[in-house]
Parts: sequence; C-alpha cells; structure tokens
Amino acid sequence: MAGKDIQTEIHIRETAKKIFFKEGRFNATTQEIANEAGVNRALIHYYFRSRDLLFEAVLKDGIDMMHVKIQSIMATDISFREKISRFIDLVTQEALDFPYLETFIITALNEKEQSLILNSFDKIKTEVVDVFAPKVEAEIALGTIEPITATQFMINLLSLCTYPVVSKALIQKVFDLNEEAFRQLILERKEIILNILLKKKAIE
Amino acid sequence: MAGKDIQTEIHIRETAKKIFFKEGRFNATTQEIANEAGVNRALIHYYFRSRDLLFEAVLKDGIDMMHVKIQSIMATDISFREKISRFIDLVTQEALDFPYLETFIITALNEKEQSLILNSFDKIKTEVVDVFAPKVEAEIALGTIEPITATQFMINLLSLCTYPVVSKALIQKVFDLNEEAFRQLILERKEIILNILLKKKAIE
Amino acid sequence: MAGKDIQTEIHIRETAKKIFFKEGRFNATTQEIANEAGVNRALIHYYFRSRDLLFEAVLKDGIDMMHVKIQSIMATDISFREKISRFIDLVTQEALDFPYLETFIITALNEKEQSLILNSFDKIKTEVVDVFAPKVEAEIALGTIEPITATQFMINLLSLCTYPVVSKALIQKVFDLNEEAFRQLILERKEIILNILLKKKAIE
Amino acid sequence: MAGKDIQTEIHIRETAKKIFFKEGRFNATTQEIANEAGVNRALIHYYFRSRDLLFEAVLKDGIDMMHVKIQSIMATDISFREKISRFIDLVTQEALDFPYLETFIITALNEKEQSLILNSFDKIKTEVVDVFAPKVEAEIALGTIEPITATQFMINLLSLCTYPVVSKALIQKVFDLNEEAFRQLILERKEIILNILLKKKAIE
DNA sequence: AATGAATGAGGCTTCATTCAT
DNA sequence: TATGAATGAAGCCTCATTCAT
Repeated sequence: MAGKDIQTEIHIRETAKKIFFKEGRFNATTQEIANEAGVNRALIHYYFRSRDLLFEAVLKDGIDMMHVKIQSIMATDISFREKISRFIDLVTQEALDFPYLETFIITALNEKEQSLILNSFDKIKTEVVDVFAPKVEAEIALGTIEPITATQFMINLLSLCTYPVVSKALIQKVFDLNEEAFRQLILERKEIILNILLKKKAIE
Repeated sequence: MAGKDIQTEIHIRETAKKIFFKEGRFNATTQEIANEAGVNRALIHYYFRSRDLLFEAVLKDGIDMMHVKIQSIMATDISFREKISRFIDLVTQEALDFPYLETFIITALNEKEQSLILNSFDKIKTEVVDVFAPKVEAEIALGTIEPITATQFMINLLSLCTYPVVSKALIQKVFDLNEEAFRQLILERKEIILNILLKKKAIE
Repeated sequence: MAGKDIQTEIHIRETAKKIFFKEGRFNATTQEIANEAGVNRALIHYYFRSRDLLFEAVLKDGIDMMHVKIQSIMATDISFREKISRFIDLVTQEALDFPYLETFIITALNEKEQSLILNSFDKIKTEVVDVFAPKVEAEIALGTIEPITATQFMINLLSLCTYPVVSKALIQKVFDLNEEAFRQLILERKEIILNILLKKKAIE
Repeated sequence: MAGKDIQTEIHIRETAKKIFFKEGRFNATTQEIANEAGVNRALIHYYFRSRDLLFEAVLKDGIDMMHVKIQSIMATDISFREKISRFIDLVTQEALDFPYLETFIITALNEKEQSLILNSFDKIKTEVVDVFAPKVEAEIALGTIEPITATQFMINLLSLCTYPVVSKALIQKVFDLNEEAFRQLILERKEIILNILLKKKAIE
C-alpha cells in the first residue's frame, strides 16, 4: 500500500482530508482513518502524536488551501471583472471538490482557538484587506460596482459562491434536486453572480 | 405529577437547543447537557430514550423553526417587496439568535437521513416550491427582478442573508471584527441585499 | 458481590490494598483490580476518577496505617521497655500481614512527591520527633540504652524489625527457608532485638 | 566490527543499571533507556532480544554485585571484627552508590522466579551458609558476640546496614533530613553498628 | 418522576516488538 | 551493526445506557 517514508505521513494526512473535507465525517475515529488509509492505527500516533494534532495539521492545510485559492487570483495581472470571474470558478470548483471544508473550519474554530491557526488566518487577512480591498474601492470609484464597502462586497461574493455548496444537503432536500441537477444549478450560478455583483453597464 | 413531566422534558430540550444552536457545541455529552439543565443524566434517557432521539427531537425542532420562519412570511398578504424585506429581517434575527442552527442541520443531515426529518422538510418544500416560487415567477414576468429561475432567486436570497452568520467565526477572523462590529455589519446588509435582489426601478 | 453504596468504594480500595500491600503486585492493572474486586473496570474510574488517584488513595491509607501503628504505642502510658516490646510486636505483625507496604511507599515516593502525601507524613513526623524522641533521650540519660542520638536509636529499631520482612524473598533465597521457617525466624527476633537495644542491666 | 558490538551492549546494560539501581525508575521504558544511552530503541532488542531479557541481565549483574561484595570480605584473611568492619564499609558504600539495588531485586523476585537468578543466588548461599556461618558460630563459642544463631546475626548485620539506605526516602521525610544530613547519618552508623553487634569486652 | 450505582462498548494512546533496509 | 517505519497487544479512560431503588 502506498509508498513508505514521508509518503506515508502525507498519505495519512490526505486520507484524513478526504474524510473530513470531502465526506464531512467530522467524528471519524482514528481507526476509521487508519482503515481508510490502509495503515495500522498506531501509525497515526507515530506520525502525529495524537488525534488532536492530526486535526490541527489537517485544519492548517484546509486554511492554507483557502489562502492559496485567494492568492492565486489576486496575484494575477488581469482586469477586475476577470478576477471576479476566475474567483467564482475557483471557489465553485473547490467547493464542489471539498464541500465540507468551510464547515470543518467553522466548527473547529468554534471548538478551540489555536495560535497556530490564527497565524494561518493572518496571511489570508493580509491578502484580503491589503491587496483586494483597495481594488474593490477603485472599482467603486469607477462606478463599475455598487457603492458599498469593500468588506460587504467581498461578503456578497463569498456568500453567493459558497453558501449553496455548504448547504448542499439542505438545498437538495428543499428543492428536491438530485446530484446532477444540483451540479447544474451550481454551474449556472456563475453568470448570475457576475450580473449581480457587477453593473450591467460595465459588461456592455 | 403529570404536570412536572412535560415541563422537565421541555426544559431539557430547550437546554439542548441552547447548547447546539446558540453555542455550537455539537459534541456536547449527555452529562454536559444534564449539568447545564440542572438534572440527573439518567433523566435524559428517561425522557428521550437515547442521546440519538434527543438529537432527533432537537433537530426536528430546528427544522420546524425554519418552517415557521418561512411560513409566517408567505402567509401574510403583503407586497412582494415587503415580503422580501420582512424575510431578510426574520432570517437575520434568527441567525443572530441561533447562529449554529443551519450548521447543525447540515452536519446532522450528513450523518444520517432519518424519515422523521424528511417529513419535516416536506412541509418546507411545499411552502417554498408551491407557494413562493410562483410569486417569484410572477415578479419576473413583471420585470421587477432579474430573469432567473425562482430557485436561483431564492438561493441568492438565502445565501446573502445566511452565509455571513453561518461563517461568523471565519469572517470575524478574516476581517478582524469584534462582536459589535460584526453585528453592525450584519444589520447594514438589509438594504444592500434588497438593492441586489430587486431592480432599482422597482424601488423608485 | 459485596454491599452497595459506599461499601463498594471501600471494597475496591481494600482489594487494591490487598494486591499492593499483601501481594506486592505493584504493576497490577485496573482490570486486574476490578476482576479481583468482582466489579466492572469502569467502576474504578467512577469512584476514583483515574488509576493514579486510586494509587494516591491507597498510598495515603498505607501511610496512615503506619501512623496509627506508631501512635497506638506512643499514646499508651506504659514503661519505655514495654513500649519497645509492644512496638516490635506490632511492627512485626503488620509487616507479616502487609509485607509490601513499605516497599510500595518507598517506590511511590520515588516516582512522585505529592503534596497530599507530604501532609500525611507530617503527622508521623510529629509523633516521632516531638513525642518519641524525648522519651528516648530520657532513657539515655537514665543509662538504660546506649548513648546514641534518638534518631539513630529509632532507625536501629526500625531496621531490625522491618528489614527482614521487607527483604523476605531475598532472605528466603539466601538462607533457604520455607514459609514456616521464615515465620519462626521472624518471631524469634523479638527477644533478640530487645537484647540488642536495651542494656542487659536494664532487664535484670 | 566485532569490537563495537560488546561495547554497545555494555553501554546499554550500564545505562539500564544506572536507571534502575541508582535512580530507582523501575518502570522506565525501553525508549527511555535508549534515549539515555543515546542509541536507537530497536538496538536494545537487537542485543537483548526483549525487555525482559535486559531486565534479567541487569538483575543478574545486580545479584553478582552482591555476591562479589560478600566474597571479597570472606576470602580475606583478617580478624572477625575486621571482617565485620569492612563489610559495613562496603555495604554502606554500595548502598549509597546504588540505593535501589536491593529494592529492585526484591520486587523482581516477587514478579517472577527465574532459573537464571536462582543459580546466582546459589553462589551467595554457599558463601554465606558454608563460609561465613561457621565463623560466626566460632565467635559465639569464644563469647565475643551474643549467643544467637548465625542466621540471626547476619540478618541483624544486614538490617542495620541496609535498611536505612533502602528506606532513604522514607527516613528523609520522617526525620526531615536533607541529602547531606542523611549522608552523615549513614556514615555515623558504622561505629554504632559495631558496638551493637560485637560485645564491648571484645572491643576493649 | 428522579437518581446514584453499575456496566459494556469503544476511543485514544503507549509500548514492546518486528520488519526492511 | 544500526535504524526508521510499522504493527499488535494492552492499558486507561469516557460515554451512553441500564439497573435498582
């Protein structure tokens, strides 16, 4: 099963991420994780010392995934509209791949505020507040988006992209959608979100 | 005395709801619930048979709370715009009061699909699909809102209202907001959401 | 098995004392203790919270047993010689009943110095230093015992009484003694010890 | 290289002896021993096959140390009084160097009776019963010591020398002695023990 | 109705030991 | 010879649950 050495640690970590972020089984036991990774349960402790530390490692990875997501868009030299467009694509795709990532982070944050995690958030904060916010404000000055604060704009963006995926189970129940219909609905949202956030004139 | 019976059961249930929906402690033990309710741990089993059944009862309550929320708006004979306005108020208020309700329902749905719950959702589904959707379509015909499906409209509405509260911890970290600043930010959103969802012309 | 209520806690504690003090099985598991006590293993945690706390409780009991031993002699109003005589009887008997008590205390002390235990020792210290030592010095003044410090006298007394029992296994091996022969040897020591510690003249 | 072999094995064994006999950490894990020896944990198994066998080896060493102690005195052609005098010196010194040796042997004996160990004891038994006992009896015939059995005489000797060191922790607590005061007390005992065991007349 | 006592199942962790290099 | 990786056994502890009053 899987390569040895440091590969094993990565393999365990990836398995845990799959279980937590893709399948949403937040209460998975170390035994379940070990089974799914095809390793002995004790090995998890060998590499991560304790269940809590595995959680922490995975959580940090999760936050870093968010960070990378955001950064990859911000760093590129493209128009604001294009940035938003790509951001929607990216967030949507990530959300479809790891539908429980956000919920995991949120419930984890609620359970314990760890210094390690706070550091990870700092990087996101910098990206968002220092890099993105000024660009939003510039657009407002240009009149291409509604005159609201940059924070509200970003929250709108995140809400429209993320919420439907986070609430997938709920939405499927309420609107009676099967997997494929749900997927379609999510993909259709890109244009809708663009229309909502950017003024029509800007598009024409 | 038969009177005490119901009182104690309700008291336990309300305590559990507080712990789950207000405080987000989804892994609270029966002992913690009993402590907080000021009763003996065995009493929880006496009234609810098992921890799972208490969960189910509380979950059902939670879904019913959502249902009542929706119904109370739909049933009233007021203008569409007024309906949306009141809906935002209500959802916002509920979300501030029970910030973990949605997350609880979502993670619970993920863990097991119970028949009991499905029934509860049917009522919401009826309300949303049979009652509200036609009204949205009528508005689209009138041109007061963008020409998207009723489902997408409703998802936009829910996303913009609910996501910020569900992700409270995350948003506070990323945007560096204290409790009061966060509260203000949420309350300011009403006008923003209205502007987004309803065409300007409709307002004028 | 055994009475309920507080009886159970005492029963577990006594069982543990038997295992530790009489049988010398210092590494006995909670499962072994539970088995021997005829109770469920979890009950040990119910009453003592943790294995360590059970150890502490038993250790405290052990030290208190030493204290009672000493005090019962000191308090009585009898001649010095009679006191020593009874002390030898008592220590010998206790050592035969609980041959591993001292070793248990010694190894436990080595592992961790707990405040709780120190308090228990204070009582013994008071008894020995404040009550007994002066009496020994009085006897030295009278010339009935050799002119050594009270501390050394007491250590001689303890050594001669306790060591053979503490080292039982060793002595049985080296001198090739069966159980009965060992017992006889111990009982014969009373007169020997008296002769050693108290001057012949005092006896005549 | 064959040379390294023996060196490493001895190093591990000496480290274990330090941990067990000098520091009294009877529950030390193989990891702790490996750490302290500065070697890989697996190496302990490479040289000793199992933790138990390392214990046995160390135990055998410990018993042999006792044997050598005894023999070195017995073999020399000096007066009885001088023999006793040197024996006290030796035992005292050894006890101060390896205060937990006796306790280790005693608790080990209690846990399992191994054939290997029995053989080691046979040598001590021969020394004590065949060589030393006759000499004690000869002294009794000469009237230089009290008329007790040789066995009891030897037990007295051992008790008075060994017990205070074995019970070091206990004695320090009860008599409130710091390290230096304790050491002094032990060294002062030589004369006291001689006076006790050998009749005054013999001294004059 | 209510509760202290007791239990069984299952989780996390440690440890000695073995494997593969 | 030496070691990092991996494993199985066993220990402690917690928890939901049941029992007996």
